Amino acid sequence: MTMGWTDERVERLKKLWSEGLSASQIAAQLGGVSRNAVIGKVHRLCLPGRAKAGGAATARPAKRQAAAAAPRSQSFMPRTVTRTVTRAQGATMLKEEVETEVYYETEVQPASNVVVPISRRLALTELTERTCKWPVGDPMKDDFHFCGNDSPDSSPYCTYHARLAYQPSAERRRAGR
DNA sequence: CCCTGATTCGC
DNA sequence: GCGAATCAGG
Repeated sequence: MTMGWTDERVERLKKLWSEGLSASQIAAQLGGVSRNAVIGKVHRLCLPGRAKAGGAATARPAKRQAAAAAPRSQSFMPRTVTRTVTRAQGATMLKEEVETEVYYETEVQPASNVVVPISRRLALTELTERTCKWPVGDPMKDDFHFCGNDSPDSSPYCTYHARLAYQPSAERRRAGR
């Protein structure tokens, strides 16, 4: 089975390349071609190379983006709540103060230091032991991909998504990505 | 060792 | 035209 460069695939290549995806990422998104094939095609098409005045190459898009630019999200912060509980003991009723740790929805301030990473948009076939496997988008749709950012050691997620993975589902839904 | 793009050259 | 092998680099 040979995957030729159909018009449609060439268009997708142009689009992804212009978006700044690396050759290996594009190869994985297209499927059926190596990163060398992508680079070769980019040159034959005379697409603009990856610029970097004066110094070395590797012009990758910014990895991080300030949280202030992202939509406000909610965060579950633990807080201790004191309430009065009434309890029967024999014939008398006892009132006692009980401290309970609860998770409370709290607004995250825009000035928060939290940074939201821009995902590398890797395809399933491109994931490795050290890329984030957080799924993004609808698995039934064409642009479905995974975060793909670096994940520390053997963690299945990048530091950002690892945090989300252990938060309550309601929070996860809001924080998204 | 992970990754990046660039180039060459046999097919 | 294509892309594996290779090079040069971060």
